[in-house]
Amino acid sequence: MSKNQISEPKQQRSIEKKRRIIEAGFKLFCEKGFYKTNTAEIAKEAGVSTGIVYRYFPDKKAIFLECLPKFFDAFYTGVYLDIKKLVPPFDYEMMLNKIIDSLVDAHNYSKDAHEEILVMMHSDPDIKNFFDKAYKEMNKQLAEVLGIIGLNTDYPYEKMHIIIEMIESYCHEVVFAKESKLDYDMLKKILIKAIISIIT
Amino acid sequence: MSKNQISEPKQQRSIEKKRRIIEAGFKLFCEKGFYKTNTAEIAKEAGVSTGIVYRYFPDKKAIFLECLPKFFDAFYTGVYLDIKKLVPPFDYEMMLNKIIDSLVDAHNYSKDAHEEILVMMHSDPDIKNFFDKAYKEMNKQLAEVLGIIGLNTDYPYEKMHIIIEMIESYCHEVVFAKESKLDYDMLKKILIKAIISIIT
Amino acid sequence: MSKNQISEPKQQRSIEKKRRIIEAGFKLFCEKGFYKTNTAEIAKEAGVSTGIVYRYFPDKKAIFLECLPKFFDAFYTGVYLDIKKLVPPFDYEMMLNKIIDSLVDAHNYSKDAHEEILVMMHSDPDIKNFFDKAYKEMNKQLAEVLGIIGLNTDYPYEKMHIIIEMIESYCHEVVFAKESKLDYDMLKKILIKAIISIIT
Amino acid sequence: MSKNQISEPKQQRSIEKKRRIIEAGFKLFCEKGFYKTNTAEIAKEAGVSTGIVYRYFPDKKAIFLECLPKFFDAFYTGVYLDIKKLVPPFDYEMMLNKIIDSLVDAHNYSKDAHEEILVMMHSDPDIKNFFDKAYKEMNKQLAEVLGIIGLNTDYPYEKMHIIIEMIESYCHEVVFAKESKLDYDMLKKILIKAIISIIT
DNA sequence: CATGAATGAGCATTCATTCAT
DNA sequence: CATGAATGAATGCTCATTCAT
Repeated sequence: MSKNQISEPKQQRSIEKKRRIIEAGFKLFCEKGFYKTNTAEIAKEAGVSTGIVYRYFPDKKAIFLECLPKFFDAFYTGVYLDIKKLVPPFDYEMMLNKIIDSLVDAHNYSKDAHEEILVMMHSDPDIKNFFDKAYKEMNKQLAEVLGIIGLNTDYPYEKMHIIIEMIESYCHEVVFAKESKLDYDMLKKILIKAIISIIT
Repeated sequence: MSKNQISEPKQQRSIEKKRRIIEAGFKLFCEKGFYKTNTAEIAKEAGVSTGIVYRYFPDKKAIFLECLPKFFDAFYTGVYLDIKKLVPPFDYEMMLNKIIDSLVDAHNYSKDAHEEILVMMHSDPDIKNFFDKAYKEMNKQLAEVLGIIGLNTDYPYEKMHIIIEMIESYCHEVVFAKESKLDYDMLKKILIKAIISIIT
Repeated sequence: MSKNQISEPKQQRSIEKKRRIIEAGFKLFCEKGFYKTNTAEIAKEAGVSTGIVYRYFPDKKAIFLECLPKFFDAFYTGVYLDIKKLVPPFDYEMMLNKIIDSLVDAHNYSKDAHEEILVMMHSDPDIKNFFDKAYKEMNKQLAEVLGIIGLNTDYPYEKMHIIIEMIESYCHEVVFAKESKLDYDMLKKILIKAIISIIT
Repeated sequence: MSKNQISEPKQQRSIEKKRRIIEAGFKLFCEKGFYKTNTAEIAKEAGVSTGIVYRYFPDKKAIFLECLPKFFDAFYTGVYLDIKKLVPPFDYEMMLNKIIDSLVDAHNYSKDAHEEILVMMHSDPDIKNFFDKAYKEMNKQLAEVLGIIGLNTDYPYEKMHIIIEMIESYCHEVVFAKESKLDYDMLKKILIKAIISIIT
């Protein structure tokens, strides 16, 4: 009856298979981007037939969509992990140093994927929607951290947005070496100083 | 013998036609990205035949490559224009306000292209190379502006790098509305304050 | 990783399909030559889609390559068949008459292909290589026949080479009528007499 | 008025230009074959514009057609030259040796062209027609030589046809080395002996 | 007459998606 | 459920031929 034959797998075997397809897609999208990755490769990498892919996903884009959390995690998860371990008295400079370093690691882990997604965010509303929501949630949580660590400031969301973007830019620079002549240690010092000037 | 039939057009007609192809490519790449734009469309948009495209460009990627200066200009040119008009005494806040506003305008002009390029920078060395050089040159020029306006600071390149990226991020946010709940005027105020704290 | 998706079909269905593609290619290459035959036509003639052709063959030339044995057989197989039936006492004239007639038939069966291949032999090393080997093998086998039928001569390979070429030329003449005024029966008589003079 | 704008050039300049196009076509057809040679290349090689080619020739094939005499000459002219020098008493073996050697030279001069033409003879009636006529004329002249040198035999055309083809095959073998293991000197001896047996 | 830019039909090849088994 | 062979529309690129200058 229904044209939509996509099954949300309940069986353990199926769940595992779907996971493998996402994993394979994630890997290949990271390595070669969305357009240069074809479904046959994904199936092969996942160790399944090409046909089975279409039982779990309506089309190629859907695979990509389900990789998004993995991408987001790859980019930002480091922050949460480190922040949870924070205890007073807070040494802002040391804290930021740690966070920034762990984010640089995260960026190194999945370089190319990062950029690919930026494009797709703009050509595809679903992708944009996912990232907007995930980003907003992260921003909210981090903004709350400002209060937790005793910084009850005005406009915490705006400030945190700027801070996240600054750190993000720094990570990019380090990972992709846009401009190789820069002194990265000094860059980080200036960055941290600017961040502290924003939150205090 | 020589397979390379690409002619660097010297005639006015040819220059004009090549320009039209680049213009058409630029437009379509902006709207739909590199992979979703096909050569037939570019030719049609440029008002030429598909064949003639290959008299001026060895392949599709070459068209994209020649669009890069347009992309770069679209992103950053506003800065130069406004900075040239600066005269003392310098009101940093007003200056930055002007520069930021003109960059937001520039970003609005060619939204999608911006992001597409980020991906291609990583899948294609030629593209990365172009942008790295252009960015470095811009950074250098802007860093020199710091001296011109009486701010003889240490590490001008590092500072200017951070500033450019901060402004770039702000423009992105405004243009692409990553997080619609933010107060953009306040965002700009915080941004400007942070920039001034960096350069003074 | 592996770009090579060409499957050597083991299933009966696949083998049959590949055979049909080769058959279709052979037919069309014979009729119109390699360059004037396009893959869509081959697919249509074989009753398959254009895409499936590329599951069995990496490219158009590969189809041609796999037709080569058919071409060679078409040209020469008649000889083997008739020679196997020979029994003493050997009437050389009658024997040669039979062989020549069956080779003329073989030539008539795939006229144009014959010539096309000659060109490709020189523009393509793979094709040359195949034919050189096949020809050498045939020459060897036929040279051995000389001994079998009681003609233990010197230089059997050289003699057989000349004989094969003489017969080949005769077949060509009959099939393609290079010179329509010739008396073909007399031509054959002279030919046979010359051959006998060589081997006795 | 007339659709046919092809001009038979009467001016010296034009004749020279047409000659250069034929020369260029001949050279390139020899090197790469008809299908892999394009008109732009021919024009470039001839030092003329692509457009001018179509003033002298209705299409690409016509250029090829006008190269045919050059091909034919390249293959066979050596024979005439040597035969003219013959004086009695005739040493058939020495005569044939000379003729064969000069034909091998002729074959070496334009290897590939030779083969290409064989294909086109069959896909194109004009080409076939030209070669048939030229061949017949040559055969006739050579057959007459049989009489001149005192060999008033029956069926001179048939005999000469077989002889020409035998020599042609020998040249082919030497030039293209179909079967590298053969003893070419012995091959020639056997060949000459067979020819003499035919004409005496 | 000459030029070479322009045309556009044609072709080899790819790949997301479907479906017979 | 699973397979992977099959489909065929789509695309980058070529080149014989035309035509404005």
